[in-house]
Amino acid sequence: MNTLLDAFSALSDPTRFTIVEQLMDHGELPAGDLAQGKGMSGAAISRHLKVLRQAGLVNQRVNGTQRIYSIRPEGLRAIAEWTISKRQFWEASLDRLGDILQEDSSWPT
Amino acid sequence: MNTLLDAFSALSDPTRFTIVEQLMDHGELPAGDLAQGKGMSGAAISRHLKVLRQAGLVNQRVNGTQRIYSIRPEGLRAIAEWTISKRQFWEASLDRLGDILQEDSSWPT
DNA sequence: CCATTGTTTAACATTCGTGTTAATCAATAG
DNA sequence: CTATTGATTAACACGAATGTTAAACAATGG
Repeated sequence: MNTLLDAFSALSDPTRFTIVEQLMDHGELPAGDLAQGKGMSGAAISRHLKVLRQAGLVNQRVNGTQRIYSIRPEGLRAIAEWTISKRQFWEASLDRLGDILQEDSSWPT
Repeated sequence: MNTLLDAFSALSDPTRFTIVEQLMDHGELPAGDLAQGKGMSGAAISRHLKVLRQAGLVNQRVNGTQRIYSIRPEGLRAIAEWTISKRQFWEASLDRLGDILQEDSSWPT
C-alpha cells in the first residue's frame, strides 16, 4: 500500500520517469549510460536510481565495476493493480480503449 | 505527458491519495466532509484539493456555500493509458491477473 | 444589514527534495 | 601496488512542498 505511494512519488520526477522509459525501451542499462544526455551530474543520477530502487521500480545488477539497471515488473504491478481496481472511474471516458474493455467482462473488479 | 507526471505527483501524497479514494468510495463530497478525521486544518485540505484540481484528478462543483468535489475520469485516464501501454512489463509478474490478460489479445499495445 | 457557515487565500515556519562538488569505494589494467 | 574507471555517498545550498493561524470572501438566515 505504501509501495504504491512510493511508486507514484518516484515516477513524478521527470528525470526518473525518463530513466524508467529508457529502461523500458532499451532493456537493461548501466548507470553511466543512464546519466548521458540529462544535463546533470552522475551523482545526481545515482541518487535518482536509488530512489527508483527503493520504490521497487528497478533492479540493480553488478557487473564488474558497472551497476546495470533494469525494470522490476513487480514495482509496476502495484500501479497496474490499483489502476485496474479503479477501472470504473476511467473507462467511461475512454473512446477506443473503452469499447475494447467493455467487451471483456472477465476483467477483475 | 506532463499531465501524467502531475497526476503521479498529486497521488504521491497520502492525504491526497486518501481524498481520491474517498471520492471513489462515496461519490461527490463537500470540502468540509473531506477535511473530517484527517487531523489537519481545513485550510490544508483546501490546498490539497487545489493540487488535485490542478492535476486534473478532481472536479469542483459549487453548491451555495459549499464546494463539492468529485473524481474527474479524464485525469485517471492518463495513468490508465500509460499503465496499459507498458503492460508487457508488469503482466509477466502477475498471477491470476496475468492469466486473464494473456487470453485477451485484443488489448491495445 | 449583520452574523454565521463553508471554504479559500495570505503570510509564515519548517521540512523535504534535488542539484553541486568533493571524497570514498570497488573492480580492473598496467 | 598503483592508477584508472564506474558508481555511490557525504556535505552543503536552495527552492518547493506542506502545515499552522489569521484574514478574506461568498452565500444564507435572522
